[in-house]
Amino acid sequence: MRSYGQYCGLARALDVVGDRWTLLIVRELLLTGSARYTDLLNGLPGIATNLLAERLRDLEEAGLVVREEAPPPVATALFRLTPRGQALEEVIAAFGRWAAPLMGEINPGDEVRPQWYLLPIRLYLRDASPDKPPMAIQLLMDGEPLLIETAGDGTLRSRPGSAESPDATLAGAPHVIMGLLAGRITLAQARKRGLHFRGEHGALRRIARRHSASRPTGPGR
Amino acid sequence: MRSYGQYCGLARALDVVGDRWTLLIVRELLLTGSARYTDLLNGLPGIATNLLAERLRDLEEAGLVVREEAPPPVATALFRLTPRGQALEEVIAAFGRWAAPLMGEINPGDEVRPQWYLLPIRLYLRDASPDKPPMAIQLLMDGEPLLIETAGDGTLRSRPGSAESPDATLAGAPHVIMGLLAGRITLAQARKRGLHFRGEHGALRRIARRHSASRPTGPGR
DNA sequence: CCGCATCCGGGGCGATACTG
DNA sequence: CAGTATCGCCCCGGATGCGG
Repeated sequence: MRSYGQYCGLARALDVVGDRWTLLIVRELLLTGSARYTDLLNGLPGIATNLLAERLRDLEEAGLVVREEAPPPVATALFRLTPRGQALEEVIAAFGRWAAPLMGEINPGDEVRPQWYLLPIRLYLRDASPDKPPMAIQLLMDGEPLLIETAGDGTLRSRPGSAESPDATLAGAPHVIMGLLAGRITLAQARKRGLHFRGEHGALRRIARRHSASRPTGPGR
Repeated sequence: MRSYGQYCGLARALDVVGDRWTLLIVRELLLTGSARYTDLLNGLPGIATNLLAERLRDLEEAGLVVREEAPPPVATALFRLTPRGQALEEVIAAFGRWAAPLMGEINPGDEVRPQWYLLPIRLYLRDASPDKPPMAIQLLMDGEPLLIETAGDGTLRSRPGSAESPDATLAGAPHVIMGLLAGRITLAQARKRGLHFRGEHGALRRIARRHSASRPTGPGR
């Protein structure tokens, strides 16, 4: 990208990550930890293949991404964020908070990937009872299963994957599952909107908003 | 800008403010409160006039900026951020923190505007002695004078302008003044690098870093 | 199949000139 | 002062090809 040529933090940051698609690529790498080229293509619907390759080169050159050759059984290249790249999580989190009022409805034609919810889960939700034993909630939207796990310190970890015996399992539309987790709708309302719930209700009650601003933390889920 | 077409907070945010120059325009409006078209042009060296006009239209349409007609003595249009636009300060602050390691040296050809320092001052510095009486520090870089004032709650306010009798006056190169305020260099070192200081040393000592991470808060300034 | 490179059309961007 | 108009260029998007 052409430099702004300004001695200003914002301008310098945008010189590095201001190109189209760049921050979305960082988002994908934040979600998945490490990803193959094809995984990235799948997580970035709409990107042209040459642009992805070019951005990955730029990110590598800027020291935000490293390319690793996976061992023989896989024998493919993996892309991973450096600590410097991971530090962009705060920027992306700030964008996400700002965008919250924009996330009302899914526009027709909008793409959705379940993995995109991994970031909001660990950034904006927390474990309300960190002293209780660890637990896991299995999410089944379309496509790959996601897993939420308590970290023990009040935060949540989220990753693609499955647990053998999760404390609770939620299956349904992404919008409904997230509405339930964020406390915007009750379990009963979610079930009316097609959610399948199995497991402990207590597991669900442990999920709270991090900066509970609007809704009072009381019963009602 | 072309939409990413993804139901994802980051993507939706970038749909609105991901265009080139857009966030820098928001930066200018955050700094100045309200600005004329020409002020923006001056604060955004390198932007094309048609792009500035187009971005201002887009920002107005997105509800981030309002255009006001100034009363007759001025009789010119003023641009101002809406609350929704001001909320982008957190995003810009996150970018600024991430960019801190990139701000080592001023590249040849880089433009500098004193007003760009207003944001780092109020975002990353604080009043270490909020119980003491209010004070003001006058900054004189090139161009327009800047003013730092204590807000009484431990935060600092910063704006373009002059005080009649500031508690301290700092005149010199932007880089030197900011290094001194952030505690990266001592007053003696700053003086060697051309800084002119007048006033109370105590005023200077009241300025501290907000999230003092690396340097222990001790004497040494 | 994976990880690109190449080619091409269209539009966003940059620079300058011009105008009410 | 506050933009609009114009023009060239390069970035981007989409499709296809191609070596490992």
